[in-house]
Amino acid sequence: MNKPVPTDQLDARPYHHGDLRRALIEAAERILEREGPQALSLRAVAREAGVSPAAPYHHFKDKSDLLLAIAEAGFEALGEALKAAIGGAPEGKLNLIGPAYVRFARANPALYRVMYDCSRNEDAMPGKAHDDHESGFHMVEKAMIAAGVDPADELGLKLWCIAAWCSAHGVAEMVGFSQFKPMIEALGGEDQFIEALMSRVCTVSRGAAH
Amino acid sequence: MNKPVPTDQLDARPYHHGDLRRALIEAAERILEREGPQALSLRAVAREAGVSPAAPYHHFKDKSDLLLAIAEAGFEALGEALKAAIGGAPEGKLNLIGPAYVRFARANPALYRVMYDCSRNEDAMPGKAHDDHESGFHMVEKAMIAAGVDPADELGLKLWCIAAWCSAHGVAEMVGFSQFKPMIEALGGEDQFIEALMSRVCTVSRGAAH
DNA sequence: CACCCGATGTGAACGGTGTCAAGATGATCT
DNA sequence: AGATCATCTTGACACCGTTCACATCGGGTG
Repeated sequence: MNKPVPTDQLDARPYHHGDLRRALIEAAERILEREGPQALSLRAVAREAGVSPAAPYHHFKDKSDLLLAIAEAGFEALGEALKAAIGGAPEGKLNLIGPAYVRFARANPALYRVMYDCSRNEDAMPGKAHDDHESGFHMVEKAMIAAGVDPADELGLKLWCIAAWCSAHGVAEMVGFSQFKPMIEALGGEDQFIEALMSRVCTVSRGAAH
Repeated sequence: MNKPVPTDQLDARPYHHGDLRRALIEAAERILEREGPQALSLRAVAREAGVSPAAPYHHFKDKSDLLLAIAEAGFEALGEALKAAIGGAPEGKLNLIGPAYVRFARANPALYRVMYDCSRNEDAMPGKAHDDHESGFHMVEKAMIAAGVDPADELGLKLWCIAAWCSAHGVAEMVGFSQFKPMIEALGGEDQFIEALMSRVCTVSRGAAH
């Protein structure tokens, strides 16, 4: 599968291309950051990677297959961002996870778009992405329990987690709307805006489950 | 192609086409329902309306301009759906508005996608769509006040409304994820799932503002 | 009425896109 | 070495958005 770099000298041009697939994903991420999601054509990715337009088809079945790989990498990065946000605390704090989630989405808007377009289109995202999704979900679960939701009520707990996830997604997608710019200024910055919204969303009040 | 055959008989062909623009929007909506958003090409719309690929350019500056018109119609329909949901009650009930919003999005998923893609791309949606957006916002505002948010705290009130809007959007976008299917079955249907989520989201508890 | 003009439609064309089939190329194995 | 196989290229196809030159028709002006 992946060759351990047969070249003794690292020449950045080992063979046909060395490790395309990785190179393609990275090229795609570069384009995504630089020009946004609508500029992400398969041909552009190939161009950016210095390769012919048909080359990607030896590593991805589809364009959507490439997007999926990008999304997987994105979910992995998101998971790490969340882990970093809760720091050492074994049971995550909700008021840390939520804003961290939104901040990740806002810091990588194009990537986040790709991630959720994939979540929509693929019937339950396969592979690593789904696992990372699950692991993030577990973080939220632990935080919910710590926040007072009854862990015995499995259904209720899951509902709280899903609701929190939905809220975070909604905030993440809408914070960037230009109509909110004056309010963001009034609050002194986007981070404050995010905190203000997240504190009003999915507040596990009422002590426990419902 | 098919010549209209300049029949003297009134043939439902008043003129060049009568009222294209309207016809194009309707054709687009038909395609959207029938084949989803990724099938919505300008050429397909023209084809569906029985017109040449260049014809739309006399009524819309762009493809995105067409999409915008569709989105405007969508926001209008959404506003009416919300109005219908709160019935006669002058001060809307939050627990009616939220689920109605989500149900609209779920009933017209492709349209809803177009609506929010436009919201993202256009710098504050112009014209009617924005007004409808605003009017929906006012509904939420009234409901918030009725739910106990202090109307004197303008900033806090607005934040509550935005938070509610974000949550509804998030739920609307994620309810369809296939990973939730088992849970939806367990709850006895999507409507129950939506209610369960909405009841956990943006609950204006704590009596009043914060 | 005749006429022209401007709004609306058509056709062909350009560059870009996703995708595929056929051929070239070079690493690897015996 | 030679055969094999994965990988990359070339060239092609259909479709897309968009533009331009041209056709057509309705309505206002003489």
